[in-house]
Amino acid sequence: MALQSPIPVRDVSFRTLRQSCSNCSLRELCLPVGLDQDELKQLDAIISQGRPIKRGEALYRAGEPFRSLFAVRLGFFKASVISEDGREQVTGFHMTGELMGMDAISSDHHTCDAIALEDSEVCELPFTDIETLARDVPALQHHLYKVMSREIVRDHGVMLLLGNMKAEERLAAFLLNLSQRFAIRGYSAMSFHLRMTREEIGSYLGLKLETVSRTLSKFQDQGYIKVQNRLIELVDVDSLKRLLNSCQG
Amino acid sequence: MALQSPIPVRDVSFRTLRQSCSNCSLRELCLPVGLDQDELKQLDAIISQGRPIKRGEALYRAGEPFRSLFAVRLGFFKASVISEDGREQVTGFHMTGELMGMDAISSDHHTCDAIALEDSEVCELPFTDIETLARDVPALQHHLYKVMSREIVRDHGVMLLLGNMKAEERLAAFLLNLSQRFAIRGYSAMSFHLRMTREEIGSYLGLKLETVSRTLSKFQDQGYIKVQNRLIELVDVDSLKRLLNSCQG
DNA sequence: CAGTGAAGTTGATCTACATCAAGTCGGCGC
DNA sequence: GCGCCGACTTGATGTAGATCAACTTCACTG
Repeated sequence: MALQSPIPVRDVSFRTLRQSCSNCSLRELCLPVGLDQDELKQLDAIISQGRPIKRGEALYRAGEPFRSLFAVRLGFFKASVISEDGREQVTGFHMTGELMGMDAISSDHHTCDAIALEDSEVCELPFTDIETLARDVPALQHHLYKVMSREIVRDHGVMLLLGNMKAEERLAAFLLNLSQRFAIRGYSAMSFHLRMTREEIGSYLGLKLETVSRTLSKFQDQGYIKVQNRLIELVDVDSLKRLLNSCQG
Repeated sequence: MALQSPIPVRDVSFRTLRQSCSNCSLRELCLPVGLDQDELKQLDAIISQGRPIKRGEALYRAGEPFRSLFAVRLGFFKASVISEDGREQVTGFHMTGELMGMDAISSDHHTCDAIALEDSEVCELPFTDIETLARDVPALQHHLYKVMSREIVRDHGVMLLLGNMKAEERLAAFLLNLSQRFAIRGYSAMSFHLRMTREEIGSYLGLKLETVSRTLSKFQDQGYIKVQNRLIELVDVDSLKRLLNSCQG
């Protein structure tokens, strides 16, 4: 089975999503689907409600002791590892409904920085509590394995992108991936605001910021997209998809 | 905290390792550490004993339904995704004591091929059984989360390698990583046999086979290593490490 | 609303690696 | 032992993207 998309769309894992569009109680946030009322209540008791993180602030940093997973309730984050000589590798961008911090379980310490790229809000999920509850709630246990597995699959997609694709393909994959993820969340798939700099895009895609800029301009010249600073409008999605199919299916 | 190594050494997750060096009962293989006698017995009941996979054979292929995780009891595997146009991205090499197939949990289907690069033997861990047992055995549950987390951290390391490092650094990282993993398993850290082709190395590292070959030759010319076909001898480990430190810590 | 600094664009040049090509080497079957 | 095929090496050349540099635009601050 070939990957449908080089950066697989991550399912919205937690109920955060639905809630962020309504006015329901905070209690119902950050909970996995498929639990009954009683189980939800138990989970509610564990999860800390919406903690705000200002734009530019770190939710956590590499090296800090691991205590909790975090579900993005609202906003936008980047996760990145910094090498000793100061170069940054962005390992992912995380939006509403996505879970962060799973890399920290292995060593009980965070291995990357999580930085808010806009004013955001997260639910904190203390891991030992979640783990304990998961023993009594198989659906929760399985959900956690699935979410972690999905992260692994996503990372393999990025490895494919970094190892095999060229600049145009990477950018096309990136834009299409963002588009899908916004669409799932009820935002426009055709027009969206980039929360990150060209440099951060470049870091994620293994390109320099100039190349990102040039390639975006090229896409615009070819009529594939319209770029206005960080506002992106997808004009010809099919052509973008064709860019991918040609080389990478 | 900076990554110590761009490709973090994966802890040997299961007791496979210890056993593969002794003649103890197969029953003791493939089990996580930290369980008491009774728990071990339960696990033994679940795990299928050493299944042989011949060199070149697939343990599983992308698209196949997911039933079990596999622990390498003996041998050497590559895991790779194949894009529609036939290009291969090797996502990892797996040796004795390592767990494979975690990417399949998310979709109930395998997302990559696992091919034996030498005659090998695996333990099969039926996932639903493992999951059920994990509810009663917290240490097992936690161990699974940790192993999956470690895979995520490892993938981030590869992303850093693919996104930031140049050919020499990638190869140095690769050789040092292999060296460490062999050493942990009681084999020589200074001299080992590559199980994979230049092309497979290249696929993993995002390089063409010619570049892999050239770079190995260059390392040999510089007295860092000796290359004899697939036999590698590390002559000057410090220089290899220095190659990494300079650019990537 | 003028001034400042960060973010982004665009051009010219350079280079690491890919590509193309022509070998050699090594293991295996006959 | 001979011939064959896949793996590997090495050289010549091409090119995508990095690098260096100058400039523009934008957002924020006083």
